[in-house]
Amino acid sequence: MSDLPPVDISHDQHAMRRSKLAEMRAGGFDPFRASVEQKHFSGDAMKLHVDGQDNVVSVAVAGRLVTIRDMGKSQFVKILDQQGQIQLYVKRDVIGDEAYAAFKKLDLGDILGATGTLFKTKTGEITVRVERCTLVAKALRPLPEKWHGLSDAEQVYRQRYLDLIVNAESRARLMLRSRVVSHIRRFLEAQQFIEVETPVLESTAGGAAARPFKTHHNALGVDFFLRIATELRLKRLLVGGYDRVFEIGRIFRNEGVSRKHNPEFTMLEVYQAYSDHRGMMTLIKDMLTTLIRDVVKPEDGSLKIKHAASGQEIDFGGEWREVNYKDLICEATGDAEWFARSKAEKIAGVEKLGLSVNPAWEEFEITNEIFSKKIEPTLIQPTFVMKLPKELCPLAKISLDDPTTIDVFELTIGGMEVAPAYSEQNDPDVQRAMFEAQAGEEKQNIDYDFLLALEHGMPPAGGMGVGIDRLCILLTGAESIRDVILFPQLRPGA
RNA sequence: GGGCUGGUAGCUCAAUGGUAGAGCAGCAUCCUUUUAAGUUGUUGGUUCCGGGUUCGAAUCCCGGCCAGCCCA
Repeated sequence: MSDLPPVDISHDQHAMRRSKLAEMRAGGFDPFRASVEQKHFSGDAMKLHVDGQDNVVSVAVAGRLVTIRDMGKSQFVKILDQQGQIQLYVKRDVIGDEAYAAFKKLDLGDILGATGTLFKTKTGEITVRVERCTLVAKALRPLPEKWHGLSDAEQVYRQRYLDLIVNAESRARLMLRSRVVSHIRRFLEAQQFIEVETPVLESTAGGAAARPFKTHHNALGVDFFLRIATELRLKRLLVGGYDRVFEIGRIFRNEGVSRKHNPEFTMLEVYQAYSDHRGMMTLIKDMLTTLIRDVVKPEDGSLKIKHAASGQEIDFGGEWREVNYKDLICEATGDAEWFARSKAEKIAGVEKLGLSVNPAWEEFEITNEIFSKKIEPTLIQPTFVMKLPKELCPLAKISLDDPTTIDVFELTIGGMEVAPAYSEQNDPDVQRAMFEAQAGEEKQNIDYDFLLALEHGMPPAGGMGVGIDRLCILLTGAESIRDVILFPQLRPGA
């Protein structure tokens, strides 16, 4: 062996780890060419232990080394896998001098597989008494600090993998999200809803009021928009005979980034023919209560979760309040005749509540400012806000008993809109008129192909959208949408 | 887009104009049931980047980059 230059690299963890790797390779072992069988996940393995029967059950686990407690001739270490951590006990007398010497050279962050038998330690922790152990990936970079974890927000988002390794709460929160999506899928499929995938690239971005992203298709030589909703595609499927249909899809909106907005986010849209917004109320209530019961599983067995922002408990188990939009507005303004007031009187009324308005706004926008600033944030318990002004949703049916409102609800929980739902407009002429009134001069933005589909006949239907990210904020008590998205959008890296 | 706050060792944080420190991690040492294991010793810095002020700048000023919060 040639003499290494007398350079001290003991302070440089990256260099130390590289030199250990080089040493292993020189000795004929390359960890990156090795593998092991992961027969048990940590949690499943621990369940196999029978009390009072130590060193009987054999397991084969694998994961990342996250804790080392070295006691000289034996060590307790912990590895982390998909289910969490499991402790390994590595004893020189069991695995032999050579294997033990190799084990002592491992670093935090290394990935290994181990086989052995289960036992319970003095302090009651179920542990694997290791008989064989193989390094299968060398970590050339050190892990963040073991106690405080990783807290630099930027690194948490940019290097989410580190966050997931060292911050158990992040791992639990993001895994809960996956289970939420999985539950929704199974819940809808059990009621014979069909899951579909519709285009992300659209030549007109419709179904919502939002600024789209623009992109370009080279071969076709045309510009496309990234979809801002899946609504108009899913309704075409209602026309095509998919009576119950849903999509859990990525939506893109070219707007601000904030605690509640990511440029791409996930929306569930669900449509049920021969139903209406009242049918959707039953659907969402069932969906959310089973979600709390089967996925969130509050410890006390109730259907209550803690609302992080207000400190209140949100009870999904009680009656869900139903209240008309107009009644809420009249209550908030203390003016039973609010909707009969002139625009100037409305502006004055809004300003009296301490809100500022843009005089160019339409009257419904002025009124809606009261709803979004003064009313919505106070609706902590699940509340169906019913009968919205028709200007707010041009894709819903006009109420039979009040032509200024539409048959919709907005489900508001924790001060946030969680799910709007409509009795869907299926009259092609009314729909065309609404589109044209809304588009104003920009008629090229109207989806005429959708209107053509409606002319072929769309069954009456209830439809609903659920923002999955916001739902997960609510269910996990997260402070920001970035905490429920694995890789939130950030400005390209520093 | 505007305002505020922040960026210091691999990580978590100190140092308010005067020799850049601590804990964890690392390195070396003792320890065969530990639980943030413990013991003894010890290495490690482009203080985000670029200018400026000053005898002297992590610290003050200007510009930039990135992040977080609030607002639009």
